[in-house]
Amino acid sequence: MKLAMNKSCNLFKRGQYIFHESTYPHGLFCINRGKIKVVQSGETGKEQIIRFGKEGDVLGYESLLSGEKYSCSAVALEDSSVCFISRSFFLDLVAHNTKLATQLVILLANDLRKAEEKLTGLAQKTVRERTAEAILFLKEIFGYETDNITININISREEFASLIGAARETATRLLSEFKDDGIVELYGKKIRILNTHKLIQTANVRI
Amino acid sequence: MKLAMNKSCNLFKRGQYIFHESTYPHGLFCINRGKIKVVQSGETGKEQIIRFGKEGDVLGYESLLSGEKYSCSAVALEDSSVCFISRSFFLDLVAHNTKLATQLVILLANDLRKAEEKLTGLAQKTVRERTAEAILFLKEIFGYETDNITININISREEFASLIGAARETATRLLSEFKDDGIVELYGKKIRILNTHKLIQTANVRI
DNA sequence: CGCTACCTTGACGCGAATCAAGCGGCGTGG
DNA sequence: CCACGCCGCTTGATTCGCGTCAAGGTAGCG
Repeated sequence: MKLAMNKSCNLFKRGQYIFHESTYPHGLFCINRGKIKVVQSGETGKEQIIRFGKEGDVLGYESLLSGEKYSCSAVALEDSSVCFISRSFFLDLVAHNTKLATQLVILLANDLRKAEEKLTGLAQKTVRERTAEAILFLKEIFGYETDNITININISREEFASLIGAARETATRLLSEFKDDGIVELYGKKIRILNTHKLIQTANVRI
Repeated sequence: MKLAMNKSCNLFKRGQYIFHESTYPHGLFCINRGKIKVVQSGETGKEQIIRFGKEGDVLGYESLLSGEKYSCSAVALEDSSVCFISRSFFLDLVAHNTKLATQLVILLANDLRKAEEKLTGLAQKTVRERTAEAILFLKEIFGYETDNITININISREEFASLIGAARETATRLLSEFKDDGIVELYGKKIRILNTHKLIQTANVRI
């Protein structure tokens, strides 16, 4: 396959940047192994988590396709192996492969829908609701470890806070409230879900 | 042109729905004349404004392309004329027209970027900052009337509040604060910008 | 072993939501 | 043509969620 000749794999350690906001894309990235976060920094420099990526996910296609600078940065959440596919090769591929183009469109349309839903949630839900929602979201994305209750992701309080759009202290507080209520267990950077039902309830219901 | 045979125009009065959230799309809509808002309702039924549309804008392509239900509704902000293009015709067109497909991708990628930026702003900015930002945004989208200061849109306080993600009362208060500060003038549902510079300042700076 | 980075917990204050009351414009009907 | 009622807006009072500040605590790492 031609792809093999046009890709190159790189290792990124936790915290390393795969690409940087407001630089121009030269190609796109495919996560071979590992987990990453896509973040955007606000005017004050505080970072907001936009999306996560895991094995098999592709990064940076939106900016590559629109020809703009990256609006986000991608950072490795754990040591990861990421392939790079050059811009020209990819665009060539898209131009000659209608099916691929269609899939890209679907990908983008879904991303957009998710972003819009997140927007509505952020505007209308309380931090408590968003916290519950975020835990369920993490489970959805990363799944469980072999014990079937521990979410398969290491996430710092800082990161969790930036996911739900809240201050770090608030994230800490709410997570330990959830712990006190027997909804979750906390093991350092791991979260174990004890009561999914209650979590769903907390995420949706208002008052 | 074939298009003429496959489109039909309809008139919508202010407040009328062009399409409804969680129904399936049968085609897409092109705004001939008028203005619309794209809204999403949260769990509690409170509506969140996702986007605006004006003459020449196309609506509903994201759901049509991804094949999902509409995640939003579109509502006429003023009496509008909207064309309908059938699903099959459009998909056919896209399949045989690479340039169109490319443009769609760019459109989607840009929408996505905007949504992500809005997300970060919503999470990190105060309501005051978002209010200023929203006024500038409205100016950007709808432009001025012939007097060169009045933004060319009728928007209720309720709608403005749902644009900035705040309560109606808060929107009222902030707008009249801005009026007291000589930044804007308010004429019913119209906003006149008196001091763009101060508006930009209020939108960005924190502390 | 101590340093640093990150987390936890409490106290406090502010910003914004909610509640409540009154206003004003507008359409309707008498 | 005016009175009435409705709807959306304004403004004030009150409440409360959450951010910020501050003071330790803990764990990982050189």
